[in-house]
Amino acid sequence: MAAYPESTDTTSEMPGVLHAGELEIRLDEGLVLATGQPLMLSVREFEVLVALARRLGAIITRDDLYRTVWGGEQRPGDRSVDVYVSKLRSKLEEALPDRRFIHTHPGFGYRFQPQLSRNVYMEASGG
Amino acid sequence: MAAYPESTDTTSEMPGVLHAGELEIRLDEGLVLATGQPLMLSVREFEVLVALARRLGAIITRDDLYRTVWGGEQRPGDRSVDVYVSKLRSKLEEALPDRRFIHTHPGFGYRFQPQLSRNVYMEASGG
DNA sequence: CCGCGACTTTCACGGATTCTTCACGACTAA
DNA sequence: TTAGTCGTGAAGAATCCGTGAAAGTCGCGG
Repeated sequence: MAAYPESTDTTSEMPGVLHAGELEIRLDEGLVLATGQPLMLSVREFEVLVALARRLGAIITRDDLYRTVWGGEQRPGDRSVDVYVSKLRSKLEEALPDRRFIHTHPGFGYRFQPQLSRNVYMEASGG
Repeated sequence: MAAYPESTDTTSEMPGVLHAGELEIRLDEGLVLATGQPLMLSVREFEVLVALARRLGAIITRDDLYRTVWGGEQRPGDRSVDVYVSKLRSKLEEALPDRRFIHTHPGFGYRFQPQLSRNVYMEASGG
């Protein structure tokens, strides 16, 4: 059985809206609200965000992300995913400076999960 | 009743997830959770952890570990396994200070098994 | 047709992270 | 002591990743 609802199983319910922290993602409208404020995202940016947010807490490889958003196989050396993750981060951070949403796992991929930015905490040097 | 399922069934089938104490190892994603909190492991660190956790309770030689993770035969004097076990221990202890997972059997190899740390009871006072 | 603007894709550079190996000291056994 | 094992900090090389900017695509109004 699938561990995550990656396919569109809409038998029980179709959540037209995803929530993650202060983010509200309205799938049908292509609209993202950050604490009520609408974000200006391009189509690709929105699709990347949705692909990430649909699998909250999981690591998603670049290949997987590419297949989901662009379709087809990623050519070696293609950096499209990285570029759009960067754009997305930029806009998310502008809207919610003390949250981090997209985490990089070097060698594996990206993980979407709302977290307080680390500068909120005072961690000692030993930690 | 046991507090945690200490044993991991590695014989019946290929599970997507291994459990060991408070650790959850998601094989497909390359993600490890410690009490739900994601660990940031490098690719090698993750592979070493998986190789150990798949054989919970057993002593695994360095040669065996090297073959499983690096492939091929270990050259004499190679310390890669030790180095990565050390890194892994460091990150596991940071996440779960009260647990010890990787035990050294001098002359034989390493054994992976979640155990309560003993230094919880003897921290400052020598005993 | 032409230029413009928004968006997408590709390129390139530099910084960050990881991997491998070495070196030194602690520890153990004979 | 002497030899072997093990833990781990550190250095250099290799790889991965962030991102500004150039180049390409598309639709629209004049």
